[in-house]
Amino acid sequence: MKIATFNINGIKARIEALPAWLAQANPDVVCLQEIKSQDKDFPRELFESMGYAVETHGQKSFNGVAILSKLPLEDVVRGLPGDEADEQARWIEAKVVGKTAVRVCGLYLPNGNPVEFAADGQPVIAGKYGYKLAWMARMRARVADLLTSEEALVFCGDYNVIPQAEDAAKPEVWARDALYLPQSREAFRRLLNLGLTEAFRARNPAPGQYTFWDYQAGAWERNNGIRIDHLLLSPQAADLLTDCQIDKAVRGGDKPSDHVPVWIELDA
DNA sequence: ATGGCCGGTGGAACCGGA
Repeated sequence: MKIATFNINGIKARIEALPAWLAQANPDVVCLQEIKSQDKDFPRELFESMGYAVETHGQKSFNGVAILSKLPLEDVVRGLPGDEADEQARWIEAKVVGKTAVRVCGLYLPNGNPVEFAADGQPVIAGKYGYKLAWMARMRARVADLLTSEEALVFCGDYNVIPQAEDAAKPEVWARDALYLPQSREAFRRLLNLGLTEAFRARNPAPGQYTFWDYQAGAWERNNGIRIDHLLLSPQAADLLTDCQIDKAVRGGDKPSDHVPVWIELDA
């Protein structure tokens, strides 16, 4: 079972590039982030005609996540539990019914910038950065809850976290950024420490492999990238992992997103 | 992480992104 994550930066803008990648990569399941569309405006028929079941959790203008699957989807959950007042569409999960059932959770973790700093140099945990860290704590609670089921779980998406220095071409410029602050990376490690496996690093030790290149300042041409799109696996899913790759070439295609797909192959 | 962008909204600038 091939499962991918792809921040498409707007479904309308990617209406040609996304089907082209699907046809070439042929994933069984894809978690999409930043669909930037309401559910009623998502072009579901286009993907249904390619053989995918479509589940969306969108909102107007910003954010929005979706799952496309060639296998049936059951037990769909929309929205990250733990805060009824949170109206941002950043979480969707569903059980993929195949030879082995896999619960797939697609997430678009908050960016968290801008960060305000106190006189002592420490980041102020409030505003957008406070929302990011609170969201990560809520996600940790959800992950811990799902882990009690002992099913194969895949948590994939745009985490907006650069885990380590080797995951950025120029780590020094990110020192005061919400994507790389110690508190952000610690919260990411706390997720892993629940017993999850970060699929890409489990299979690719080399530094300098990225999933995002900014549209500005020739970042792609200079390979000035960061690795922020991740797939985290429960022990039962990690046991099935046979491959994990970044589809880097997609960034050089026509009208690309600023992110590229990352995918895993599970023996499931 | 910028000299240089892009997408959505709404119908011009402006917000949000990473």
